[in-house]
Amino acid sequence: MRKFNDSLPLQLLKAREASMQFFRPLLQENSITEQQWRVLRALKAYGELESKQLAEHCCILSPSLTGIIKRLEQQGYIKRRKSEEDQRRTLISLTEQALDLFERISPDVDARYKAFTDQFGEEKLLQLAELLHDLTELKP
Amino acid sequence: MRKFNDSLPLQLLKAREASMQFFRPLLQENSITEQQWRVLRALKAYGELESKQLAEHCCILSPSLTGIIKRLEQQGYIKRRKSEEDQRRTLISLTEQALDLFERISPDVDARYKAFTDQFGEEKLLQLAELLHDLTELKP
DNA sequence: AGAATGTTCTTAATCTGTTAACAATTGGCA
DNA sequence: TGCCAATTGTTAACAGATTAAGAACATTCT
Repeated sequence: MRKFNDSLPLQLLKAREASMQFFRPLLQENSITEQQWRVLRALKAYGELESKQLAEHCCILSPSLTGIIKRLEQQGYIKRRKSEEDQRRTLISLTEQALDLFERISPDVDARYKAFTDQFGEEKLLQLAELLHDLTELKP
Repeated sequence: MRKFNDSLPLQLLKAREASMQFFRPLLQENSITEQQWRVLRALKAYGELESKQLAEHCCILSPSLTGIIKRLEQQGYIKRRKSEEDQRRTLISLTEQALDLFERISPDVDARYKAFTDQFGEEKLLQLAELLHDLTELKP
């Protein structure tokens, strides 16, 4: 018999932990944290972004992002510049080094994603994505 | 048209964030953090627990738990004692003050959970729980 | 008994989460 | 024009996540 003792937020946390186990070794091999990886992926997908937009895409709060950006810049993965029109805005984009990183590890990422999908089932993954999407739309 | 730009871990993170929005105000009103709340709920559900078991139930790593336990003890919500049989083990349980807290806020918790369920749909919630459970069982 | 090994919990170091407050800049409006 | 409000990004202070290393106790095995 199944038990439903955990609250939904805790279930989501555990599920996230389980799915991350497939990718964590790869990140460790390249000395990248989960949050840094999220930032790099967002910049790869959307190109140059403002700090605020980046924070929203990555689900990271601004004060956290400030530090993450600083460290990624020190590691040479991203570059910053001030917006011309609005001096408050900082525009962030990937460096060549970051693009090289993607080139190098993409096959491994894909392989791990496939391993995950094969085990979980493509159909169930679609169902899950649908439900998570609906859940994310909710507002109290 | 729907887009599936986000990775599954990020989708899970966003979904968790959305579900927590229903309960966060209540926790803030009582000056309790999410992690503290997870610990208190686990102790309420399972009674006295060792630190390690507690960490597993709450999905919190031991070093984090050390600090959380310390602060909860200072706030008077939990108490610690050494195991008789095995001096390495620390047994943790709720205080009267914690039980009072549950008494006081349970109605509000239930109301918020109902608000959430009504909005999301009971059937979908069951489906989601099933999928999350299966996902949590996966091992790389 | 005594050494090797394993388990439980803690400490240390670094990174991130969370809230509040702040500096700099921009836009609206008297 | 000048003042007020809103926006962007940052710093500060504390809580928690993550990894590695350590201390204390328990178990095993000879």
